[in-house]
Amino acid sequence: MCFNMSLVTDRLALEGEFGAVFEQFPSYSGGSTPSIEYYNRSGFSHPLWPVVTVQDPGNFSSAHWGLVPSWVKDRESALRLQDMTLNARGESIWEKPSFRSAAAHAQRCLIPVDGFFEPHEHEGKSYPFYIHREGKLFALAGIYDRWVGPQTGREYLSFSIITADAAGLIDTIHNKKHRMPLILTAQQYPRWLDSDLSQEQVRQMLGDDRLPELFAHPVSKQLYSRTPAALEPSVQKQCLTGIDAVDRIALR
DNA sequence: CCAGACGTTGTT
DNA sequence: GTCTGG
DNA sequence: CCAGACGTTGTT
DNA sequence: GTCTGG
Repeated sequence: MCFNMSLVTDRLALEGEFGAVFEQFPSYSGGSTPSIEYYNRSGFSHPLWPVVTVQDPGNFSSAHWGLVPSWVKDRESALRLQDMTLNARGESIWEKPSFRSAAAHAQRCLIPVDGFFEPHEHEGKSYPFYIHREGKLFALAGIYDRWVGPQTGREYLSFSIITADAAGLIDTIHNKKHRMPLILTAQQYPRWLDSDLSQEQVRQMLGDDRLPELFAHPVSKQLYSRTPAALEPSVQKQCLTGIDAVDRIALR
């Protein structure tokens, strides 16, 4: 599960990490202060995100979070479906109508993040955690598709986060659904972007429960609100809940 | 045969 | 576009 | 886990 | 009885 992500990095750091340049992404290219501040972005607002695709690995493409498959007929259906395609279960992307075209055509992408959020349940209440690598960039694995708006005729690029069974620290945190986004480190970027990657090889990556070094701490439940405060840097900051069972997880 | 789904896992 | 449910 | 289906087909 | 959908 992954409905909230973070990306607070300037253009140069992104270009260095992913070996791609910005020419397509409006808020990055041409601006004098080419950075964005996505301390917390909810998938349900379908934000534009810079991604690196198999088909154009040398550039950052701008894509909306929430995959809209090419066969969707109208804007209303697209919006409805988009709330349900923030994640794609990695195990079933080859069968699901919404994802199989993307899966069949190796439309995979890297989604740069500084971190993401997962809920921890304790005595019936949900405590959001921020999961990160101490400011080090990394990527989540995604698939994407293109949709052409019937009214506008314009192409709409959009993606889903690939999920797998949770492992390690994330399994401890996400104790209800036990799912996590597929996390990629720099060494794995070329592999995910290899257009010849077989279904078997993708399944292997999904089943690999080794995680890179991760850090996590509980954050304010403000994260769940739909106020401007939920977008502020403070949502990422350490915020001890005072509940031992929850705080203890952060000590890793 | 046609209509409808097509998806994943949140919270206040 | 393609499958499922009725 | 429990509720509900359990079936087929050309219609305006 | 057993499968599917929620």
